[in-house]
Amino acid sequence: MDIAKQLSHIPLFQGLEPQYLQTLARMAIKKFFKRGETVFAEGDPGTGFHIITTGRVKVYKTSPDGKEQILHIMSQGEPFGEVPVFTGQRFPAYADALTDTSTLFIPRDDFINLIRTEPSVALSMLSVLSQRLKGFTVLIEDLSLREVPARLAAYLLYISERNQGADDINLDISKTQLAGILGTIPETLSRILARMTKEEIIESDDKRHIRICDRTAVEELAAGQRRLA
Amino acid sequence: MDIAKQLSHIPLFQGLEPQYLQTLARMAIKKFFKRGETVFAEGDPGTGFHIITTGRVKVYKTSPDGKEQILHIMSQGEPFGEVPVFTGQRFPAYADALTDTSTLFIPRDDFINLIRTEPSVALSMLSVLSQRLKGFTVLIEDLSLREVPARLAAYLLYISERNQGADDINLDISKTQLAGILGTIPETLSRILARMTKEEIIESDDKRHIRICDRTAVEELAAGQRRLA
DNA sequence: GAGAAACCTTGACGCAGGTCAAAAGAAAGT
DNA sequence: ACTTTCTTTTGACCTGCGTCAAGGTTTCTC
Repeated sequence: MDIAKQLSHIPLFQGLEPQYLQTLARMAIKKFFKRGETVFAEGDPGTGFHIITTGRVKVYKTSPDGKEQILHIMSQGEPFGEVPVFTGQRFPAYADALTDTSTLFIPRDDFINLIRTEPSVALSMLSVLSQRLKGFTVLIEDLSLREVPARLAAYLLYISERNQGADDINLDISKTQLAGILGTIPETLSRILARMTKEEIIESDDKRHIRICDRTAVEELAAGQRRLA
Repeated sequence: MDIAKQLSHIPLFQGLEPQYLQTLARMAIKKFFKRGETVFAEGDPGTGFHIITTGRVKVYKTSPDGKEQILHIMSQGEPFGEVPVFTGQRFPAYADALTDTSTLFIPRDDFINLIRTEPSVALSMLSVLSQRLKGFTVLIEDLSLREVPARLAAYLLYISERNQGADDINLDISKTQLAGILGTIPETLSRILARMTKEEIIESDDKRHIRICDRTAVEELAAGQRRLA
């Protein structure tokens, strides 16, 4: 398939002139990672960044004893691993393929040259990094200032909103991974889901399906105005 | 004082041609904030960003019940509040002046125009935001995966390194603020300092002075290889 | 399709660290 | 200088959530 065509659908390169898409397409290198494979490890030198064409990737940190905190789960069209491109340092986190994943790898030096000639790419990238900073401030707030039930409630509302406010939520990740996103462990998540079910705030019959029964209660939980019994 | 001259000392604008420094100087607006005054609040619209000329500013999040998590403490020469410039959204956090503070305020639209014509500014800003993302990954790791003694030990080593590895550390913030940076509360910080003193890892006679007595122990604490009794 | 591996749930238990209270010392404002 | 406000410390207490263990279920893998 035509790489330039693929690139034209990436939000990061929206509105880029066709000639520059061709330039990008020439510098891009197709890569493939099997489910579970490492894309990069913390401390690796960063010689460029990836854009996902198919599949999903988790970006995460680990503690010495194996607990992990997920920073992002990246899907089709999203770039990741850009930080070392601009700091000139090493990757600050790990990235593993969650499913079989294809990426386009954009080498650092080529990309920086593109930015020098095409400021719209720079502005797009500044927007991407700023969005990500904003996302991190929310995660930091969650970890530092809110309890797990509030984080879970906020996450449910976020997913619901992404689906036009539907009450039925289909997780596209395992509950173990959801625990990793929320900064907790599967046991704790399981217990909190059980408590929310008992209080008839949600239903969670199926494996990866959760239904919001009492949206007001979920909103109050997320806002910290309500606590589970 | 000449604004262009001030700007030329800011890392963000290193290497910028004098003509563009003049352009920046013309767009910059001098602002002043008294100690304790709010620079911006979470949710305010972001029409530009600040660069500190004198003083110090804390950027932080709060919980409904008043606990706060400090994201950054910014000093002379550092820019802050850039995120809404590139996302077009609102400020994701609060910023208060810790001391009487002067800033140069750079309006959003002017700055974006500058970036369009001067890619080196874009690259500098990308570098700043990437550094900040990296800093946030460390904070997230700390909050999620490490305990307070480890975070404190890492902070002490960080300050020591910034002072050419000196064992004597002079905090330029209060211990209450240090607790806010570490994601804990003053009582907990006080107790941990007392335990570290009892184990002769540090001395903390004076108010804002801490001396590292056993650097190896501090390093092991920071690495999670050692625990306080 | 059988065995292995990963996922999910529930129970008992422990502890890091937060809450509340109180008191002494330092700093800021008038 | 005097008052008010903020900072720091210490003690008693409590709780959210992580650890360990163990069982059942689903999902890969060959």
